[in-house]
Amino acid sequence: MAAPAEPVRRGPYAKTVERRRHILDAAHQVFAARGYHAGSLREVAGEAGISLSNLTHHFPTKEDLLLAVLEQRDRDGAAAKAPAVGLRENLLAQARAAGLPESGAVGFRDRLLAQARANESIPGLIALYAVLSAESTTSDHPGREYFVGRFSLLRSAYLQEFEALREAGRLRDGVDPQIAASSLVALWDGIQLQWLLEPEKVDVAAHLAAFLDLVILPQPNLR
Amino acid sequence: MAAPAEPVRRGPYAKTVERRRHILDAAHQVFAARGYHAGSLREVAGEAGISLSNLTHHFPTKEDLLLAVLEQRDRDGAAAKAPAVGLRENLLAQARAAGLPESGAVGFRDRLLAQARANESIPGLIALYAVLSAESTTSDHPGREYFVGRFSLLRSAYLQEFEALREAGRLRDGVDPQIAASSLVALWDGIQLQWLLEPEKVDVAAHLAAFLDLVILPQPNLR
DNA sequence: GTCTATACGATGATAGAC
DNA sequence: GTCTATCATCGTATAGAC
Repeated sequence: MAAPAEPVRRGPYAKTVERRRHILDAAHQVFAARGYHAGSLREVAGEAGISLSNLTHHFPTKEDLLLAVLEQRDRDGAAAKAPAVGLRENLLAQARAAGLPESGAVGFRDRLLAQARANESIPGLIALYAVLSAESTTSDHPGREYFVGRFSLLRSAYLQEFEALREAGRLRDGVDPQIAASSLVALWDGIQLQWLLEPEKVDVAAHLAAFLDLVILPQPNLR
Repeated sequence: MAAPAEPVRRGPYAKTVERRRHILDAAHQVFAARGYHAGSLREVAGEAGISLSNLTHHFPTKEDLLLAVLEQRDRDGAAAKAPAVGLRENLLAQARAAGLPESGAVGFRDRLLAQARANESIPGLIALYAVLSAESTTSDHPGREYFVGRFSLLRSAYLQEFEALREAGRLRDGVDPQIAASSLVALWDGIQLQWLLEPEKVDVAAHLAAFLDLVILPQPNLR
């Protein structure tokens, strides 16, 4: 999954990129508030102050627009400092920006739980990701490639963390870092879904903490 | 969540229930193949060999039809013997039908993993549940109550199992049965999602087994 | 009760003029 | 690039036959 970063801009069409960014902001707002299916292109166009056809000129299909929103979010999240604007991809970026080593036992648990709690303030966006990731599994969905890459990125990021913990002797015996990494991603997604349905009854951070306490040893494992 | 079992049939309209069942089968097939949004009512009507108006006569809205499909599935699953036709609700029903105690350490792990492997044969249906459960989190979705009840049922079923394990001294110290139960549901949902995206790279049963091995002790914990 | 025919408003998408 | 106009399809509603 080699990321081509940014589509080529053939000339100094600064106005176009600005317009696109403006549209993406409007679309992000509409999708987060109403969801993907409930939010219409006409509403996005109205929010952006342009016509529907002008919108579809920049983004031919609704799904193209959606994917552009998601990718824009990833770029913003990677560059941002506050955890609230990111979801999970920027955990590593945050560590890097803070001058910490990219992986390692120090702070992994704290950073993860902080991100989990920050997510509680953006239930609309969490729900959007939940719906989209599930929808993307259906045949030939255009968002499929995005979510395959997203899950792959998350798994490898957590894999780094768990391997660093193992080298520090802080991984419980018998725990496979690979399984632990994908399980952490899965647990997070799943418990967020339950939280979305019953926010007052489910504590996402508590579940993640319990899982990490099962996998990570408080003291180095001397053998 | 008191279940009123079956809507009242005022008279001996056997033809109506038969027709409804026929429609539900067609709708189930269409939704599982195309998803909820992509599958249209006209396609369901065509599949069932009836007119669109006749379809909407029996099920006024698309969401009514969907909920009826889900409930029909639950009834079938509870009455069926093969695990392949059920998802997870029928774990207890299976144990009951097999003459086993409803909860207890014996066979819980095996039954769970068998169900996980059986689910691999029905990816379309797993994807449907994944999409619907995520969609139901959006505001005032008619499927919301169903999935709230479904998650509640699953959690309490697993809670019974983990509490029985704890009484048998086979639960790891520090493990909260409540957290373990909701975590198991969450892990299952989440890892199934990753499996739907990359079936060849993700082993659902292996992840569930690894989690249970973390929580459940192979030998009674003598203290 | 059961079924059909027809039509309405909204949606995503397209074609062509300026 | 931006617009107006138009299209097929969607879920839904209504009127009425047997």
